[in-house]
Amino acid sequence: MTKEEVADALEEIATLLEVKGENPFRANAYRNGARAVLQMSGDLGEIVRGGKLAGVPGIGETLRDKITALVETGELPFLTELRQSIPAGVVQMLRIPGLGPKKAKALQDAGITSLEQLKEACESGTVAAMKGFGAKTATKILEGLAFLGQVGNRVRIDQALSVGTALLDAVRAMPGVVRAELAGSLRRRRETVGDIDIIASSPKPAPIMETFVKLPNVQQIIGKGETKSSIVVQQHVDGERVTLNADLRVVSDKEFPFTLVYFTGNKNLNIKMRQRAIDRGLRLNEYELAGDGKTIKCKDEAEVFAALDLDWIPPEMREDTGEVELASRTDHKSAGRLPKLVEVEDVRGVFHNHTIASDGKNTLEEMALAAKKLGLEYLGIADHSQSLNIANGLSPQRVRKQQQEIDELNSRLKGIRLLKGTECDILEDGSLDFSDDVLATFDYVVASVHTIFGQPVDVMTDRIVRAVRHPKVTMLGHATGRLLLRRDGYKVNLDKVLDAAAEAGTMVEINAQPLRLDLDWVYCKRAKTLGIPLVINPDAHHTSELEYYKYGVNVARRGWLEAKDVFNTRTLKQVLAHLKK
DNA sequence: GCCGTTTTCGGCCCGACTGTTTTCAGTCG
Repeated sequence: MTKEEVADALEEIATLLEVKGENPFRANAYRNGARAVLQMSGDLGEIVRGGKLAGVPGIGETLRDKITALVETGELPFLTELRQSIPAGVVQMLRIPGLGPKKAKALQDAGITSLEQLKEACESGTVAAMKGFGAKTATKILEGLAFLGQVGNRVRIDQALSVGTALLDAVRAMPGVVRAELAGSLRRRRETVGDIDIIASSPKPAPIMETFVKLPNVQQIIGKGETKSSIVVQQHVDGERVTLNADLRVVSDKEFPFTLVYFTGNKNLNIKMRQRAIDRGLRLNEYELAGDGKTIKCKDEAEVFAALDLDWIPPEMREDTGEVELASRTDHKSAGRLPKLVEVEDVRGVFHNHTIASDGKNTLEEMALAAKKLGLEYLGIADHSQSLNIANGLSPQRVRKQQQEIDELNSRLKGIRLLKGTECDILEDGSLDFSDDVLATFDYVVASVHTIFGQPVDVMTDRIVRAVRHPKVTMLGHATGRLLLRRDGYKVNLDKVLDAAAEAGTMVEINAQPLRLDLDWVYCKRAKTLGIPLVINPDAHHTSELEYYKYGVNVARRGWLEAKDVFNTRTLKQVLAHLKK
């Protein structure tokens, strides 16, 4: 079983325990365990066999045994029994806003065990008559059932950022608003987000609440209080309809830095921050840092962190995966140990892009000019290779022709240099789609899997490892082939792939297409520790997609990467020198 | 279920909002 599958199983146990009404801390322990597994570095099978699970924080004896069973046998009787005791319909109910484990259990106890039965029971008045429920709850459940599949689903970062930024601009333009920022997973730039969080400061919150719930794209008002309002907002982004929840909290300007800190970090980080406050005889909440009758004034986030003897942690890192320990000035008596994260401006060029020669929409020259306009020094062209007919892959003859065109353009264009690459298919057995002498004509080779996704994990892993070890391969393209919210990637043991890449000196791409964002940030951290250079590639099929590399920078930052860890922050001269080797 | 220089038992972050309630439980973040 892969890390992801083990983590899913532990998550499911947590959910089922909650619905059963078990001790919530017990359920939470499984949830923490799931997180811990996802963030382990190295091959899970090896960790288990080497007895290394024991030292992992959050994993005690029980979880160690359960994880071991999952890894070794692929199943867990404990989970199977839990599943049998709770109908799938009851678990599905948790996706309805406002319906949590307690109410789901009450419904199950009342014999309501499917979404269909729930709808009937709401309409017939059965639910409204139940203890702890009422007419409004029944109505909300019906609304929730109708919205299921729309609201509550996660949304890609590019779409959520578009909607969120529009809302943020609207809030900032409201009279009386002093400061306003995005918070939550959107500010942390997670690959997908569940809702939009906005924090604003103002001496008079009430009129802002009023205006917020009446903004043009508001489809539904979920709640409106004195300082917090919640809406469902719908907006078209690039022709696609995007629906998601948005929360606005308004506090005084004095409170703003504390609120922003609180609503940006993930849950575990907040717990850790509060614990730090407690250790210093203080109390931290979303409004203040206080204790002993005094309050500590902070004008921005950095001062809040400083008051807890911490360096300011960039939002993308606030996932509680060791950043607090690095930021601590007390534990290590030295500041400035956090990585200096790579920035969009550091990127000087990109390597994986397509033209009309294969399945792109623009010509070489159009792509080159667009790249120049973005301020890039070099643009690598990597059209598909010969066997990928569906994407009009290039034959060796067409490759030669394209390379001549590139030479011609390079002699003519100023301020941008085109590089000759290929996105060469990794064939079924791990061999490459071009012969070595054709491969030798390129400046670099991106190797990617595009076919036969259904191979067993060991076969796929061996296939990719073989390609990664090929001396002509410069970098591995989209590592798992995932499409966010649409399709899981193919099954592959990425830890083994990364080990092979480190050994062979092959780079690994961070595919910056917002639909892919693959390599996942968790594996970026591991790649960095293995010393593997990462490459942020937009995989652009259109001039407008070149700028996607900014989403790749987000992933890199979440993966703690600095400019020196990212190959395409190097100058053209450095890149050419490296590729010649 | 995890964890420990106050602890091997008894805690585990905490506040806003809603709806169902006469003072609070559940949900959410």
